Amino acid sequence: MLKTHTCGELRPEHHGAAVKLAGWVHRRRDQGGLIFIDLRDRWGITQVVINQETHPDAHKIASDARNEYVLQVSGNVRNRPEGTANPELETGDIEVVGQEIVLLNPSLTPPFYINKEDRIEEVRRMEYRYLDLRRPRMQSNIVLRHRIVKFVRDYLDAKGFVEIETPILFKTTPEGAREFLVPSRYHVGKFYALAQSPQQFKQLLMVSGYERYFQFARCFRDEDLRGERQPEFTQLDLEMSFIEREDMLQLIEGLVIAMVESVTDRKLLFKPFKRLTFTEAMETYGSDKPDLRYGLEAHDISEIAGKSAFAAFQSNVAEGKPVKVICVPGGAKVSGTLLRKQTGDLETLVRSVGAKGLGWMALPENEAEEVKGPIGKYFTVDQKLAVMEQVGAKPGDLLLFLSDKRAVVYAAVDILRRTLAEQMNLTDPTILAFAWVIDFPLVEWNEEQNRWQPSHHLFTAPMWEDLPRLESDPGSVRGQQYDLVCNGYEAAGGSIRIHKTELQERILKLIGQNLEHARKLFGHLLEAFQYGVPPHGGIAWGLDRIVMLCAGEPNIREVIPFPKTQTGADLMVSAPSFATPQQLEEVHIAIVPDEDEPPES
RNA sequence: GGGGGUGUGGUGUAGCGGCCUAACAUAUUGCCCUGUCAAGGCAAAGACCGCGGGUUCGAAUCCCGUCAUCCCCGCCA
Repeated sequence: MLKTHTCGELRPEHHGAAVKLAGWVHRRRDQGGLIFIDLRDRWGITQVVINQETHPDAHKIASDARNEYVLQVSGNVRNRPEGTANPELETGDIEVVGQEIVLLNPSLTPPFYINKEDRIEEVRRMEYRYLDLRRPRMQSNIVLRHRIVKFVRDYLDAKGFVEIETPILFKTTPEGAREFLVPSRYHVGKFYALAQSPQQFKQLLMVSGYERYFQFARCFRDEDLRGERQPEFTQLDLEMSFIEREDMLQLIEGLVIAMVESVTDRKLLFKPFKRLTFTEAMETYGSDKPDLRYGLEAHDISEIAGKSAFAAFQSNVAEGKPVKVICVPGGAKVSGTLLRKQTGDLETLVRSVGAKGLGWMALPENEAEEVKGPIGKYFTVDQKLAVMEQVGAKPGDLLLFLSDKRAVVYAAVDILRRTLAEQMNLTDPTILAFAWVIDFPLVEWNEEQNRWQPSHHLFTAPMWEDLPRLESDPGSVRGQQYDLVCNGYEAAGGSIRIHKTELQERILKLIGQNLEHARKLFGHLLEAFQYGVPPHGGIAWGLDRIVMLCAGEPNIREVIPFPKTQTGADLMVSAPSFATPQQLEEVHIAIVPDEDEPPES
């Protein structure tokens, strides 16, 4: 080994020890006859001091060294002289007296700072990802990811789970995301699809009797990207036999709590996790993945508003459209001008999601003053008091009124909550607000295609007590689906599966899948299910999102070593790239250039 | 497919019609310096302002297009 210790472990008790350290020059402070080098490795930073008089050879190398040079330092540990300790550094009480220094490798001047937490242009970071990953922040993210994966593996192993790999080269699946196609060399004109998820395989493993399976599965979806979505991402995929919904919720909840508490310093807001039905989530937060770190709930005041003198509310309520209010605590404690600007901005915001307007009332701090805002005059004093009581508003609060089609109100509530929370600084990244959302509708109506479609996937079991309504009133049937949400993100989702062929065929019929067609696409699954399927269910975590939340990062690229840009490019290796004519010929592919702009070769 | 933001020495920013022959910090190079820790001091070098076109007497600055990237909507069972 070129090192006897890491750069993060030496302490006063090592005083006098002869050590060898190796790492990168984090920073160098050259005082002429005395040079200080902060030597960095994955574990930390240790100060090396080199004296020209006592060690001229070492001093020469230290003098020529620059940031990111790779050095090996031999010397003795000593307590720093009185008054020169650095409390910022874990190793700040000691230093290593550099006696011999070996230049293991020099470095070009890096394109950006490794030793500073400056915000760097994303493009530059991606081009030099290997340097970006050298930054302490990224290293701690990647190590955290490792710890999470390790914890999950150990935890599930202890619970009797078996880690099993499934193919990545799969076949096109019905429904679902757009897939990446891989041409087959042997089978002319045929393609594999990269697996969107191991869904079918994990259910087949239940048929195979493994009972408890998990895997960290790479999944591929050729859809447009977001900060929380990459074309390839990792799921913690898990499936279990002989369970009911509650068993899965308990298992995952226990795992997540233990994991967060043992590998992160994040605080769990709910323990046990909060549970919301899909309807509650939508009605109160306008979202099926609400951020529960803050309130700003929507309250349904349709009953009061319907009796107000405001014509729009009257007619909306008569048509069954809700009137909802969000109370912004202290929101009225600003000047009239500012209030009008703020509410104007919020109105623009809700218009962007289809709302026709935003009503508001600013409740005066002083009882004697009038309520400000455009709709106050349509409410009687008693009606105002009733609204205040229902939403729990206090003097000085701002009330925001929304009324529209349900879907529009939901979208508006969601965007208002997110925006207000951001403005009011209510999104503390050190808090994790995990909650279960359950009782999703099994199917939803697709306007365009004029048919029912599964809201999760077509193997999701209906709630058994809702089964009688499957054909007569499909929209009212709840699925045995569960989503784990956290801080406004969907962190995991899964369901209890259908294990009876008859039921599966009823579902297929409901969503308008021709049985013959369905058999072609996943006949293997239907057939397998005739050989003794245990009742089973599973869940899949968005591992990248969970790590992101645990690391307090704003997007998943920060916890993925080599991520892609929004257009799916890898700027470091320049992927994707053109294939050679020979490669294309082998897989029987001809490129048809775009009419307007033929690609460069 | 649509909407929005950004693009200026290596890096991070300023400049937003003429004071720009482009400023500041830091990094880089050289010299000085034995207790620094974002070390300090002195000096030097470094950008035709993403790319293409236009408007103008004059464009980093305004307009159009284009490319890259980020955020959002659609999309993502």
